[in-house]
Amino acid sequence: MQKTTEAVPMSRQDPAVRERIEWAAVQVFADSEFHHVTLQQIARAARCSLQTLYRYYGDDAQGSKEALLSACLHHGLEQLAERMLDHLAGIDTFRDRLSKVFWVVLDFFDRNPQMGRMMINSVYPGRWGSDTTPGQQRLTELFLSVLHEGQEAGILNDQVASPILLDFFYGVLLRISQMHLLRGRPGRMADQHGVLFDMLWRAMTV
Amino acid sequence: MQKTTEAVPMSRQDPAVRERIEWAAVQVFADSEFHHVTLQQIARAARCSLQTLYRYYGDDAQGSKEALLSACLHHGLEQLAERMLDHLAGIDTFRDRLSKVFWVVLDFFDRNPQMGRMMINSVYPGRWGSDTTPGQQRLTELFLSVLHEGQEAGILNDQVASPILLDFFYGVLLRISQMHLLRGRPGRMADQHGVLFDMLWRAMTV
Amino acid sequence: MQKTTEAVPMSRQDPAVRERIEWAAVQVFADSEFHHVTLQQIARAARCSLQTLYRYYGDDAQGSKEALLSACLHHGLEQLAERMLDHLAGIDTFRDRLSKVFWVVLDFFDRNPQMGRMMINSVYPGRWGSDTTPGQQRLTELFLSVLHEGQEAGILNDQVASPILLDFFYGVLLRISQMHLLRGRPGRMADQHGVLFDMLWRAMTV
Amino acid sequence: MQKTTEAVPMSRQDPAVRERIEWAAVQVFADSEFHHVTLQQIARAARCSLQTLYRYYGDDAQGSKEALLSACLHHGLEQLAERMLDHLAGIDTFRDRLSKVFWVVLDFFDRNPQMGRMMINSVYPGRWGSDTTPGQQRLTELFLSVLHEGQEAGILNDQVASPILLDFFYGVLLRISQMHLLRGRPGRMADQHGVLFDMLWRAMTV
DNA sequence: CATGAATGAGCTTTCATTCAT
DNA sequence: TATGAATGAAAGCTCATTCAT
Repeated sequence: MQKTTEAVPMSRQDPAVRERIEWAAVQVFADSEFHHVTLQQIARAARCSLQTLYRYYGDDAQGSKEALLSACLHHGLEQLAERMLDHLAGIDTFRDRLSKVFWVVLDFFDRNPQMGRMMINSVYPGRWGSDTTPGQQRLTELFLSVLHEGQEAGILNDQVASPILLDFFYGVLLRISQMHLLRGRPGRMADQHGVLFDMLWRAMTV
Repeated sequence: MQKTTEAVPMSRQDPAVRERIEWAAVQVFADSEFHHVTLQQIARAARCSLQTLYRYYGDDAQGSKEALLSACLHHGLEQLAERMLDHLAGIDTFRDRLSKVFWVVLDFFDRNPQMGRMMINSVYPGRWGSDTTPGQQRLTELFLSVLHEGQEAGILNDQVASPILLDFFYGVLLRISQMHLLRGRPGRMADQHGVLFDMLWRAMTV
Repeated sequence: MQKTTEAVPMSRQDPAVRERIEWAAVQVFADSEFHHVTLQQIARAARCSLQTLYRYYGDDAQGSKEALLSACLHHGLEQLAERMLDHLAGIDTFRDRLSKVFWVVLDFFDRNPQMGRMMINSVYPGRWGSDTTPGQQRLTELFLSVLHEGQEAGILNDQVASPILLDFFYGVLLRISQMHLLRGRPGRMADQHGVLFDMLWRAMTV
Repeated sequence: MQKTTEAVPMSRQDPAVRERIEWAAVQVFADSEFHHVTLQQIARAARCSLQTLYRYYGDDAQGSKEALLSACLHHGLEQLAERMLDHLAGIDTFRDRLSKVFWVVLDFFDRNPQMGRMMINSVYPGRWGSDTTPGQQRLTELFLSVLHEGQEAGILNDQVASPILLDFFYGVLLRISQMHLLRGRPGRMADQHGVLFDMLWRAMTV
């Protein structure tokens, strides 16, 4: 009889179910544009009921479809961020650090093409600015500080602000990844890593 | 017994009305994400009825909301393409041609920030690949041939295919434009044109 | 500049056009149900513009579609009433008068099957009660008085009120006509007049 | 890529809701003509949402408004057919059988004036021919066979085909019922049953 | 938890009707 | 008058979201 108005307690959530739902959602969001996806499709793909989706993603500020997309995105990006920090450990030179960043991202999309397709098909570029996780924030701040240090050290071009350098770096990285997926080419992007990063390095250094 | 569906005669279109609708639509699509926009909002902004929207954009393969967005996009990009061809006339060196292209795009978004915001907020990156006008096709082919010639002439880096060079160029250009709008900085991007293009040129040349 | 709010002056109406429109409307209303008919269909069938329909039938209490149907109906029924009065002239016995009425109606629908089909397809029975012309009123009053006199004279059954007698008469007459059209039988109803009226006469007399 | 349309499962139907909707619809269709009725009116009267109407009556060949009207009609007529068969049980003479039929119909409209008004206001006579349920078919066949037997037995007039006899019978019955409702007389029609049926019997017998 | 019915919002279409030319 | 564009109303449908069981 008594209403339980409390938010969904974490205890009622099964991480395995969450995993399964998000995996299914990524597949669906990767195949059609966000607003052509129905929650039914996702529920079917995740072999669960609509209600389960609402239970896991429903009590947010946003509707659960957007909440679900955000969750998929954050989850993927957290993985990327984690992997990135892991791979950066022990690398000290500017060039090697940036080169590594470049490689880790290309490699990530090579391994998770569905995640890439989802970003292309279902995430507006405008979202990239606002909707971020702590992990990404930290990563971005880390990058910025590296770039800034590089400028201070007289290695990187300091005629532009460090965020512009970051745009340069990300712009190329993401465009390359995106077009690779859109064109449906076979091969791995990471294989082109050397030559592409050389170009980028020429651009960013003095 | 009788036909009920007949082709819509072309004559039913008043260019001024079309103009007004698309202008209004750009404002609305620039302010909210595509799937948060209602046709009512656009109709109100264009001071016309819903039915008028359907008259102008309704008999397409896609629903009229998508058709309307496409129309806005195409219209804007056609303007850009036209302006581009206009500005390229009489410029012969590779460097100057690419520099001009870079400048024209930055200048375009400086002049039409709403068009840029619309692209950021309401166009999925995946659309950029498929949904193109003849004008854009032509422009892209032109770029590609210029890049290819540059490679043949031994001026541009030929370690990567010309489409990759194009991705490099576009990636930086669009990311810069997009982030400028997202960050809401005052100033014109075109003012940074020189230093940015220098970086890009270093990357793309041998 | 000055508005002419006056009702459409008769002078601007061409009886030939009216005739053509109503003839066309009867064909269309006979073929589909009222609410499946569009004014476009009628305009096309009458080879005139929509506006002409509104000019001729638009300034009524009802919308012009209903007004047009009413006009067709009234026009047809006025013809019937006229023909009826014409044929009744000079007939004096009750039996012959009623027999003649019966015959004139059967003959009317034999000659104007489209009018009959229109009534079946596009006129709700409820309309028959309310929406009447002076001609019909007069005709009905005439019938009622004949029936009443027949009762007074001891010839017609006076165990029921005269309107009931009229219902009896009309009920059979209209049902027979209607089913003949619905069944799409060839032949003329009027050919069965004798035997049918004999039955009716047996019912209505003492 | 994915199916978006799936068959509506039968289970989605609550008979009580169906009942409530149809009861409300009869009231509304009885009060205004079919094409002046909006589904909103019916939804309000049935205290449900528009979408519920579409859920229950929407996946038909016809639009849901017509489907709803048909359902109301069929439902009512099935009741009538059932009651008729019930009342006919154990009656053997032709006269009594026909008399009973006459009475059951008059009594039905006395008890369900709204059903009668709905038929008058919202059903085109042309529909009576085509749009029938198995129950009505059976009833009509039963009547026809009774009439035919009567003719064979030398009791009923065999100068006309049995369907014509049926038209005679129905024509009077329905016209009487209809005009009673239109005139809004108080009293019950069934009270006039005796004298009316006597008239009819005189007409139909040899 | 899962199922499925109910609801509200919004897209899309058709048509009667009106207005400007 | 005729033409065609504009509008409002309502049908018809899909889907996110909620509620009861």
